Amino acid sequence: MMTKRIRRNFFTRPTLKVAKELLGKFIVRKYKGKKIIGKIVETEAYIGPEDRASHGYQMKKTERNRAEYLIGGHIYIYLVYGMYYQLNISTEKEGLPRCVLIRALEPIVNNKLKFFKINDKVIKINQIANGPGKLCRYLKLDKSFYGEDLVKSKRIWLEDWAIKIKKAEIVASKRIGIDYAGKYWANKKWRFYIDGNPSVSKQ
DNA sequence: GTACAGATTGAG
DNA sequence: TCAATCTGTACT
Repeated sequence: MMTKRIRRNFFTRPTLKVAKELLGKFIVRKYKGKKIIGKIVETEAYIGPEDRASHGYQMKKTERNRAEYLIGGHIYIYLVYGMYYQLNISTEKEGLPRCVLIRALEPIVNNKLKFFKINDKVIKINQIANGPGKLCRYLKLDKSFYGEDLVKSKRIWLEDWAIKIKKAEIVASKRIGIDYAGKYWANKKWRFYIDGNPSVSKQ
């Protein structure tokens, strides 16, 4: 199988295109000498400064969201609800607050492993990273990844395994949890996922 | 300084 | 249905 690391020119294209094409790509995280790998199956696009749901709405800049303005391919990670990290990848050119939120991964593990144990609870393997907070836990990500460059980093990067996702397999729907942005923006179908994939988040 | 809501999750 | 728990932002 041909695999290659995704380079800068993938991320600097229009955000909606990047959000769709990230489906079927792989996140590789090097952790304690091992690789943790997940296939991206669900994303959301946030397109500031126009997008009211974007943290960079009207070019708003704070200490927390400055990574969203970096040139495409950088990690914008932050804490929500005091407990969960959200993994975003910046897109397009430097100075534009645009990014793609990674919402769910299909874990790639040895073929026989179908279940997993967390705190004595048996969980299906495809439910380990089926949500934006859960996938950060799966990949062992924290604030130290803030601003990390996926094109150059030695501990996390993206790979293209030349897997084609057909257009018919991509579902577009409303983004989750952003009703505060008002009907117009909340109704934009900027959430994308692979139809029928068992690791897509609920709702 | 204080109040409050948020791109969520898992337990009851 | 609700609590857990932190931070930016908008108020006083």
